[in-house]
Amino acid sequence: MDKLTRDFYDRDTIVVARELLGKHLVRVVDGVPTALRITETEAYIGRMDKACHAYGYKRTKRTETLFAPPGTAYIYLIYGMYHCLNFVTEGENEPAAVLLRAGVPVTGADALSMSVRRFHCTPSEMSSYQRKNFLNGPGKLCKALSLTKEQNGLSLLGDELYVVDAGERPSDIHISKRIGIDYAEEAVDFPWRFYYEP
DNA sequence: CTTCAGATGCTCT
DNA sequence: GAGCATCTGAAGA
Repeated sequence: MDKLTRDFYDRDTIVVARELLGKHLVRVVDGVPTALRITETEAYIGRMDKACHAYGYKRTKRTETLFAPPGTAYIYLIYGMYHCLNFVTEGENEPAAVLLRAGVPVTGADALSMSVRRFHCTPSEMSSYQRKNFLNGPGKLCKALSLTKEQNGLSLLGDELYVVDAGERPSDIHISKRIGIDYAEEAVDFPWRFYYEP
C-alpha cells in the first residue's frame, strides 16, 4: 500500500490516467481516512487540447494550478454548484491533468462516510437508484470526499489527499471520447477517457 | 429505462 | 453577459 510519489504523476498524462484505474484515492478529514477505488479518468493536455482550461499554455487565475508541479490537486467549481478533482501531471510549466470522474467505496466504512456526506443517510438507507449511481460522476466524487475549491492546490504527496497502489490491476479497460466538452472542436474526438466496470 | 428543465456562482471577454 | 470537464427530480414510455 505505497503512496504514489511525484515520479508517478510526472509522466505522460495519458499513461497516468490509465494507470490510476484501480488505485485507491484516500481523503483524510479530521484524521479519519476515506478511500475509493478509481474507476474512471480523463486526460487533459494544455499543449494541444482545446478542452483543457490551459489550452495553448493559457495562464489565468484559475489555470495557475495547472502550472504547479506534478502531484498537485487542481479543483474548480463547475456549473455554479459542483466541483471537479484533477491531478496535475507531466512536468512543471507543462499544464496538464487527469480528471477523476468515478469510483467505488473500498470498504463498508468508506461507503458509510460517503453515503453520509452525499445523502445524509447510511448505505442501507440508500435507494437502489442512489446505490447504482453513487460515485459515477466527478461532482459526486468530490461531494463524497468533502472536496471543494478550498482544497485547490493541495499536494498529493501530503497527508490530506493522496493515492495508494493496492496492487489491483484492472483488466478490460475501456477507452472513449471525453464527456461534456462539445465546444472543443477537433479535441472532442480525442480518445482520452479511461474506465472499467469494477 | 429515457428525456428534460432548472439550479447556481465563478471565470473570462 | 455568456457559458461552463454536472446533478437531481419529475415525468413519460
